[in-house]
Amino acid sequence: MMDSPPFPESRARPAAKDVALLAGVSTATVSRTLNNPGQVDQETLRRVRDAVTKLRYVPHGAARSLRSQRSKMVGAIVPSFDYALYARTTSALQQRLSEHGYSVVLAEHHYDLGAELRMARQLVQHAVDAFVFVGVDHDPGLFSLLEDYGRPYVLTWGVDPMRRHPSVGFDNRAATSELTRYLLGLGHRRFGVISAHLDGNDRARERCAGIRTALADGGVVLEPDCVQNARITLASAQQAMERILALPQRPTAVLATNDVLAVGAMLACRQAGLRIPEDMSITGVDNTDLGATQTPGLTSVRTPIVEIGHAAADQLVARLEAQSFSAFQSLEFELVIRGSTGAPPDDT
Amino acid sequence: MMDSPPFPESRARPAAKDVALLAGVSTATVSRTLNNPGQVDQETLRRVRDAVTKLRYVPHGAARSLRSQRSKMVGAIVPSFDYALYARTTSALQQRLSEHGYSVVLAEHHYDLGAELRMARQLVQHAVDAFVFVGVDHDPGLFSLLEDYGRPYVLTWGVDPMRRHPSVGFDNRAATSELTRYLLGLGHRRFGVISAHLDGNDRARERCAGIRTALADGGVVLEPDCVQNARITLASAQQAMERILALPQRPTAVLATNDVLAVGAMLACRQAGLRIPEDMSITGVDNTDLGATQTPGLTSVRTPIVEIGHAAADQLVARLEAQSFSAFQSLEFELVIRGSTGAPPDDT
DNA sequence: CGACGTTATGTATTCGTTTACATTGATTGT
DNA sequence: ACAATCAATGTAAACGAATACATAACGTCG
Repeated sequence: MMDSPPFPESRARPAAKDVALLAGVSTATVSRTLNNPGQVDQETLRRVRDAVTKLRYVPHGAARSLRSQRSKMVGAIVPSFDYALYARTTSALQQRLSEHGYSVVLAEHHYDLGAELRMARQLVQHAVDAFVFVGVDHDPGLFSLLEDYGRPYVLTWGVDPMRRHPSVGFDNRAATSELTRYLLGLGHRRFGVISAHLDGNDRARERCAGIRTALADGGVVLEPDCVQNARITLASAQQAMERILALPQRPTAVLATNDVLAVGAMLACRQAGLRIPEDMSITGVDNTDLGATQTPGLTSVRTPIVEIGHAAADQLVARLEAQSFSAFQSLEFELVIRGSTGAPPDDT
Repeated sequence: MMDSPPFPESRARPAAKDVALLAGVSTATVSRTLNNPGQVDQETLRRVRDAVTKLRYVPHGAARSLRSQRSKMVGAIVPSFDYALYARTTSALQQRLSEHGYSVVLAEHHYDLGAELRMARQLVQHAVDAFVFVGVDHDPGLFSLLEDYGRPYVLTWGVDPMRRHPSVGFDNRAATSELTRYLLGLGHRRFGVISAHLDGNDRARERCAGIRTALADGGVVLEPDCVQNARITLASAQQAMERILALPQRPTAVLATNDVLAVGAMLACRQAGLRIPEDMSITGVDNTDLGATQTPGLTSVRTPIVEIGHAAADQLVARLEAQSFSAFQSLEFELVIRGSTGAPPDDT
């Protein structure tokens, strides 16, 4: 009977010492070749690199991050991927980070800030170097965790008004204000609002606030009944709109705090036989394909979806490599007017 | 002058030995408490756990995976997040995996199988335990890499016909065949196809094949000019449709291999003043909100978007925990008929 | 009553890197 | 020609947990 396997050590993963042996150097030189090639002689460099490719050597990430306390991984914790938006921002983030050799670890918290904290804790445990979060409101425990473990982070999709936490976003409030002023300019005086639930969602809160202040400035009062909350799904938004349509004094324009909600509202109007924009004007936010392809096209605000991802990546890379960076970035947005908005009906 | 910092070791991350010290045990017992509580005495268990919470101890993931060769991370390498589909599947995957304590590391390859291999290599380096890929076609080097490093993996969105690689998906070919037979049944005889580029995209190839075989079975020939490729964006699909509309013998029905392409085609029709479905029938695949909310609604095939994510997660967890699993799963799809399809115009 | 399990715990090695420090020649300035 | 400097490399000690093995305490059974 034979004990030794037919192909001895055929499956053994090569380690730095194997490379060192083949190249005739020490493991220290192998490490330097990979991380600080400047300190190594040209000729040695070549020999080591040859050995690396010959053995198909791949450094062991866990060992590396154990010793160097850096994992080259960035955690992205987003509310949800169901709304395509955060998926696209994360995509942009991932692309830019991978250009610098970083990977993205993903987690969703489904608008539960407690869950967010738990996931962050789990990722800290996985030695994630830095974090990206969505929104400016978070569990205080989150910030102390990050501080305790010295992990840089950046908040996205909003700008911290207190400038306490690095953030990359845009002025959600100004975006909806502009939209509201535009509708006021068209002559609307009775408004409805469909908003995402406000708990743990500062973007929704800001967007609502933008509407309220612009209306107040225009001397228009917003009836409490005219403000409906919904989950960010077409069906839920549709129901919210049905509640608004059932009101005795029906609004002539409905502002939704994002495009999904707006399209849900459009569905409800279609079902109720209302014409858009003749009977009802509707606006969204984020300028997604979903809204743009409706008939008529949805008036919305183009938000810096990819730009946020890129800027967040750039900022984190700069911080991790100890370069200078701008901690607070407010990016541009832009009103996009399409067919879903028009003058209010005459008969009212 | 004072050398020692004002708050000595205040920032030091607690390690297992600190917990051990506080609980009056050895680090081995701390480790056992966390990983094999069964071997530890009740009273000791309590003391250690108290110490853990008191110190807010979080085990060091890198150290753990260095020693145990397991990182509790799963790599998901998808073509792109721009098409919301893969985002939703990944979301489902992440949710299910996190229930079992696994995290998801994300990467996109943008339909470049060489890039896919490189990203996989990078993730192997990060000690990722297992992998999820989209589609059944991959660089041969990918499979040898996975084999070399003994990493379990599962292919998704298709089922490997050779049954060589574990896969969870559905029969893409059957899905478009069914759609095609339905259109044939409506009386259509001249067809157009808008497909994603076929390189490195077996889903698109299968979907095209399904159309071709069903047409052949129905005795209908598909003119080469009537098959147009496009990138998976509205604009690109719109252009492809414009090319089809410019043909001398214009088709009466166009099958797109996914909903984004189909909606792009609808846009082109609207712009050309064609009525849907009276002048042109259009179908998609995947049954997304984008298609469902068009006017008229897009006829499509409901594909098992979330189910795939869940099943892939379940399979990997089972394999990582050495439980039994079914390696080849073909999930259900379902024709969803809406207003974008109808009988062909009489005058032709 | 002593050999033998059992159970709970400690000791000490190991995982594969990075890196502070030591060492070796070679080069330069005086 | 000799000390001082420098560039290139080696040596060996971490990093923080998991775990094989050793050990101790405590029945149990023939």
